[in-house]
Amino acid sequence: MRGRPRDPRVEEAILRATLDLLAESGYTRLSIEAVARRAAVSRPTVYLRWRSKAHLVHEAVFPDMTAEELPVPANATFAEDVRHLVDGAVVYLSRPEVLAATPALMAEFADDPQLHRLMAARLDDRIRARLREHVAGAVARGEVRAGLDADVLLDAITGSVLFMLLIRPADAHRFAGALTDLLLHGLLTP
Amino acid sequence: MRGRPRDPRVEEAILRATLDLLAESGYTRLSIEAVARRAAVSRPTVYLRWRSKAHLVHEAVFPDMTAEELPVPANATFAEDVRHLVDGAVVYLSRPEVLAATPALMAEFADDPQLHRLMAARLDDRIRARLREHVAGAVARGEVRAGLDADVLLDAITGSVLFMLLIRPADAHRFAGALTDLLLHGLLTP
Amino acid sequence: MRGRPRDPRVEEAILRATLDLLAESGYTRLSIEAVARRAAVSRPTVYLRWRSKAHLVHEAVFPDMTAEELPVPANATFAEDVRHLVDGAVVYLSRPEVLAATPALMAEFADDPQLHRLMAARLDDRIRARLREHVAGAVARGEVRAGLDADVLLDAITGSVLFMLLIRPADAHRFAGALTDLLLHGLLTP
Amino acid sequence: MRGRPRDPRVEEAILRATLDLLAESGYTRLSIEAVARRAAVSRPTVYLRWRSKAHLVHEAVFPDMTAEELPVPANATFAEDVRHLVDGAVVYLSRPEVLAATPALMAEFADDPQLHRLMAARLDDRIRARLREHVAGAVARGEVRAGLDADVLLDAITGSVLFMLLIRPADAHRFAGALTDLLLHGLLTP
DNA sequence: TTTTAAGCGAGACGGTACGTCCAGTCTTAAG
DNA sequence: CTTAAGACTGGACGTACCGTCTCGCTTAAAA
Repeated sequence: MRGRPRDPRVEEAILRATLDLLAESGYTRLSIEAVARRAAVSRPTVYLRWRSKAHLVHEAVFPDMTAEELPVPANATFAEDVRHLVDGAVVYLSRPEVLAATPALMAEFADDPQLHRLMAARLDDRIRARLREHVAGAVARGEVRAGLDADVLLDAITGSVLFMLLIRPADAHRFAGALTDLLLHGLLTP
Repeated sequence: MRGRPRDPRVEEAILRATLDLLAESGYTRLSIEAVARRAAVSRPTVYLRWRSKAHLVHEAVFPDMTAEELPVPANATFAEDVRHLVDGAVVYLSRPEVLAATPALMAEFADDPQLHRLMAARLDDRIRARLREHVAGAVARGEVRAGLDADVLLDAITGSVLFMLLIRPADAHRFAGALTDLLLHGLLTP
Repeated sequence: MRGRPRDPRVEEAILRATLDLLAESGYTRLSIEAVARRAAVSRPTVYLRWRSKAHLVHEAVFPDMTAEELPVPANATFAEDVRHLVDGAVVYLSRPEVLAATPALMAEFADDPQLHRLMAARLDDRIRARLREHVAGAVARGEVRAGLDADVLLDAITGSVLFMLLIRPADAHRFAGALTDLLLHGLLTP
Repeated sequence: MRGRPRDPRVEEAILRATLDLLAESGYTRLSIEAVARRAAVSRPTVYLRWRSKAHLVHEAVFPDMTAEELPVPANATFAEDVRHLVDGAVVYLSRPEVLAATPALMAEFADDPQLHRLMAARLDDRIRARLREHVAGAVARGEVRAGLDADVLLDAITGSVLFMLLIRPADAHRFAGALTDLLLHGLLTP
């Protein structure tokens, strides 16, 4: 490690400012200029760490956590697990910074394949991998229909909740239960 | 109607340019400046018709169609209908302009409640209303579990497909079938 | 002529601010940023008219005058004319804006051939052309040695005065007389 | 003398890089950053030796030579000496680094009085002092008009040549002779 | 020999300015 | 009397350098 080491307080202050501004003003109105100002840091210092607003926001909203992440609680039954997953998705995605950042970052994918890869990989490593194992266990125990694709389940949970929160947030409180039932039992009469 | 009449070709050219640029460069890189340039029109001419980039894109990507829209085909069984809905969502949301515009417009909701209302209403009037009737019929015929919320179903289909297309488009071809099965039968073993 | 016409007060204010800042802070410390601020104008508005700091300063310090320029006064004798030319050069080049701008613009020639051509041409059209005629007349009258090159004379006057003002301005008040004598009679004993 | 001694190759490399970049790109485009890069040296190392770009360039272009400098050749007649001085000025000031640096350094005088003093003193000690003696001798011998100011003569030579080289270098080859004649004999008919 | 002061490279950092792009609003002439 | 084009303010972009700083490592004279 050569050269003057980075001051960790700088990084903290920038990420903190990013989250605050995201929650206050949304993604579009967030500017690197404003983040730097709020963090009492110069603009070039921000660019020293993140190549763009999108990367900065990604880091702030989806930090590269290790194992202490929320993931896949182990309850008595897989049905309970699904219920917890859906509830967790609603809670997490409802946070103003997260709700503001997620669709915006996805909109940037077209312009920034690197961001796409980074975000997909982070989700994959953290969440999908565990859910796959979890589903495999439940299938082995006979709880879950063989052939269930864990990735499809995750997309169904995350995508449905996100879309609902964005397009008709008034229904958020009733949504989790209904979605859970749909995913567990399907819509056809038995 | 006094004064010089609007040239209808101007409107066409602007919307055409918007769709082209969306598909080519994505939402972020699309600017009203660039649209005006491509449409061989001045910037104020665009502002005369649409209040912002978001409204312009909304008009271009989700035009205010009447009844000739794709929605809710009536097949022999409701299961068939669901399958068609999912397939249709994949096809429609895969179009580059649509895929680029949708998350971006959703990201603008925070800054522009009017846009939010407009987009939600358009979806509601066109699609949700019909799906509600359709579900009611299927429930009455005993095909579908009583208590199924048509809005939840729609969010589940649209949200899941959109999320999948954005985050891991490589799986698009296998997704529709798996999602349809999950929605029809649920994930638990019968 | 379509569109909104340029506001002439904008041009005035920018040139005025440029001259003021030149005199106050010199060329290096002058920034387009500061000029815009002082002129109460936005930076892009400055760039709308001049491509660089050098071109702006050139316009401000050496405006494209027509005939009302100082040039080549017609006195009783050519010797008197030379004396006036030297005095005029001292007075003009002593002005802080001019003294600050001239060497700086010349230093930019290496980077900006267009500026070089512009500045040379402006000097040529305004001053050199007239001095050539004037010298020709004096030669015809027998006042001046045949073969005197008017351009060399101009360079000798301007260059000597400028160099002196820059390198040892303390001598400015004694310089004009000494230089005039040297140019008129030469340094050799008769 | 404690501590690690300075590596003399570092100084050399920096000055070499400075001269090269001056000749290639001119003074404005020269940056300490670029010099350091070219000399394979870190930026702080440059600042360890010179306070600014101007001082660095001054050192590179006008090094503090002692007696082996070009000045004031002693020929048979003073007229010959003048001719040599003018020719020497043309040759020296034509070198690209010198021609690029000279006006730029003069432009910095306004911001940096120390640089002004340094440069004036170096010229004074090296050249003016000798020329004064030389002129005194020629006056004593009766070759040169009494009252000739050696400093004015030096300014006339240096300033005229420099101005000509900067503003209309195309005439460089014809200039020396014409200027010499003018300085020796004056412009009036005898 | 072991200090120990300086040289040096690398990089971080707060600044300032750059030149550009775009957003919106205005002013004017054309239709 | 609206449409349409250019001028204009203003904000932000991403980059280049500046000059200073903190490190860690190297070098060689002094202790």
